[in-house]
Amino acid sequence: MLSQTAEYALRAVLYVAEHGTDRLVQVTEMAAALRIPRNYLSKTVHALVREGVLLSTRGKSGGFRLAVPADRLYVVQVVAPFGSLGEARHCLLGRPHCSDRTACAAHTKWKLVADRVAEFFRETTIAELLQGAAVPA
Amino acid sequence: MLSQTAEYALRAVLYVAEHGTDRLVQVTEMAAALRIPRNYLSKTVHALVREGVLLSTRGKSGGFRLAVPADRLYVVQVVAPFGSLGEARHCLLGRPHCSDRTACAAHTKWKLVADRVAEFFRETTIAELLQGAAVPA
DNA sequence: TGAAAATATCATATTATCATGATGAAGACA
DNA sequence: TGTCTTCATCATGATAATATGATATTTTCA
Repeated sequence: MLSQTAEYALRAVLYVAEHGTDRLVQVTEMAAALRIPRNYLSKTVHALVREGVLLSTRGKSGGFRLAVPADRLYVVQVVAPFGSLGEARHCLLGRPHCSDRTACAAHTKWKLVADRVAEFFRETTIAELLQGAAVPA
Repeated sequence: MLSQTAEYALRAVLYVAEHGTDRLVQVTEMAAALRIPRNYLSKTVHALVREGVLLSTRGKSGGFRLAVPADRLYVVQVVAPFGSLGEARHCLLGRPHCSDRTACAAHTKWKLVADRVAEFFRETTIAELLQGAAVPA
């Protein structure tokens, strides 16, 4: 459903949201805790900085924190930069244009499902996910 | 959502279901009509033969037809061989084991959505999709 | 001012997916 | 029997996603 990179991004943001309330979180720490390749994660979280999801501080005692309060940060903001979700590729059969008027074979039935998925990404916050975290990843 | 190959498979099966009621459908014809690379589609539909979704006949005047009536052929049967859907990768955060008991952060909210998706693939037939086909792809 | 710690970035390797081209094998029919 | 048509398969290439390793840059602090 999510690309590997998008999944990393989401897990990293959840980690920062959980552990970065009163300090900065370092890439090395995250990479170890989440079992994600360090430099790859570094690139990924940096992309989130550019997207305005995280803030980074360089130098000694640097690290990352959320740029937006967790209860106003939506999953789509974290995940969208790393693959088309919530947005494009709405059509199951891959047609460039597929709407109610120009519908593909699957359109009517698929739309109901796709809308649910899009809704999840659009309306679920990082804070909400954290609440469901019995055993954080 | 679907891999390119899985999407090809679904479009091909829809094509066979629509045009193959009283004749055999050839790969060359499908490839041209659906704008899919010929040899690649050939491999893909052959995989569907192995899966028991299509039947193939070789030699002159050969081709493909459905192995199962369209109203008993479910989307998951067509799509599953080409990527994990309906089945695995249920967990949004990619955990190998993620159930109600060992839940990841996203589990509770995501489950509601993922179940809908799985349900679509599991319970929608090729025949149902054909009915919705205003302008067949 | 210099060393250490941390992010930022570049170059490259690895892997999986998608695609192409050539050839083999089976069946129909003159 | 021979040839043509069609599916089946093999070998290879192209591209994108994922990952690694080395280096540059920024900041802190002794």
